[in-house]
Amino acid sequence: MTWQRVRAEVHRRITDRLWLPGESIPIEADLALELGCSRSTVNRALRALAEEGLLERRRKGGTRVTKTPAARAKLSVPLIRIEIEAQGARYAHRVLRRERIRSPATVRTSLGITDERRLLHLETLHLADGCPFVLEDRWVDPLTVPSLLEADLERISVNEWLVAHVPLSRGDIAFSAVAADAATASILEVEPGAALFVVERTTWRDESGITCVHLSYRPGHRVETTL
Amino acid sequence: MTWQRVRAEVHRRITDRLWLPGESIPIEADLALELGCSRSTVNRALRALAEEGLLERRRKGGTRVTKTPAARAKLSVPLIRIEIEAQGARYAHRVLRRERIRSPATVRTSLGITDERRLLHLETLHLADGCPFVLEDRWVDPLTVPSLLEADLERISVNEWLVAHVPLSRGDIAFSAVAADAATASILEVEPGAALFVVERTTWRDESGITCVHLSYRPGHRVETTL
DNA sequence: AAGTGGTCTAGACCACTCC
DNA sequence: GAGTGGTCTAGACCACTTA
Repeated sequence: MTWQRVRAEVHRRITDRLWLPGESIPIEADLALELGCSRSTVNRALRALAEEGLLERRRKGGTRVTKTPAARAKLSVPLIRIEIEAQGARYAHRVLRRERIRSPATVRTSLGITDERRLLHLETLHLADGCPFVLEDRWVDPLTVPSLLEADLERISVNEWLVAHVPLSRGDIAFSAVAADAATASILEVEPGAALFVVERTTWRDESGITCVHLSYRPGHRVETTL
Repeated sequence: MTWQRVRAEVHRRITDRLWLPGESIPIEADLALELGCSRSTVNRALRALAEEGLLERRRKGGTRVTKTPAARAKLSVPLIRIEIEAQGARYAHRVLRRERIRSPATVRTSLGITDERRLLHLETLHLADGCPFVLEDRWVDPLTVPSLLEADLERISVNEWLVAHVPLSRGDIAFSAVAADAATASILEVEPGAALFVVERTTWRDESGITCVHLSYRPGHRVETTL
């Protein structure tokens, strides 16, 4: 009995409603006995189902079938270059603006910056086969990534530079739909008011904010994944 | 040495660039020896890091640090009612349309339906504190969920009914931004052309398509998560 | 206080894949 | 063919939580 088979069997009992939502299922030891395997194997199977949101586990409380499981999707947000190349298009980018200025309060807040220091502000247009694909508006705190100031961002986009040099970080990400303002519309070569897919990301390393970025995708862009 | 500490230590060696992207790291047995724990513990730690996308593992090939890790987010898509109540608003829904008709080819294709059978088509408006929040346009194959035909969908929304009665299923999900057409705009009480956040989901049970749904969110809606 | 899941261990065998 | 990760086992102790 492999843990995958145990998992499949438990999954079946839930879908077949032998174990109803909200109900407790047998404890690991009993399941191990019934299925003829060790408790470790049962543990691994149940742990996997709990990570998927189908089971809820508590010490002493036992394991229950989740009442209303939220659909869970694993989203993978690749580099913009990879995203474009995956469509079979040629990637290019253009730096539209690069300046070191005081940042708006909203940016300072989301990065957790309290003083008045100037941040690096970058506006980059990413192109697929020469057509505007996404406009990147990014603020970077040079205190956390000083070497970025010397980087040749015409060759490597900030996006890629950061992933390569600060690969591991935690952050928030948000998706929304926004009507294009005049400036953005003109850069993306769409009508003002067009529905843009917007991704906002704030990235942290330990306790200090590194960068926050606003991505405005050309209409038609989709983010797809599997449940 | 717990597996979480092993994981943290390996994570540190990657962030500190002791192990560079693309490089192989020591084999499990050696790490176990060095860190003073059993191989199982190292295995669990490395497996976790691989699931996060930081490591790539292959039998015989060993374990390598991922070159360009894609940001990975776990997205949880809750019931619309839960979503609204989480904002502190009162939930309500209204069934705008309920009919049994032949479906458009696009719907038949995504559900994998080959014959001409009529599907259940439902249009439901979900309200937060009485204000339109999201418009749900859904097709259900009654062959896979026959009992839905007798459900009282004025009391329980289709959305919720399906989650409760067909809780376990796989599916695709896509996010995009779309300009509101006249009909949708009037229902959501926004200007035609407004930027709507759109979620499209197709849900399967085993090999048969259950339902496909198109959700048009009122402008301002955001989907947030953590990397 | 006691029951349940969380984890660690040491050892074993197996499956994959690179050389 | 051989090296590496994948997994199973039996037993043990611990941490949390609820009854």
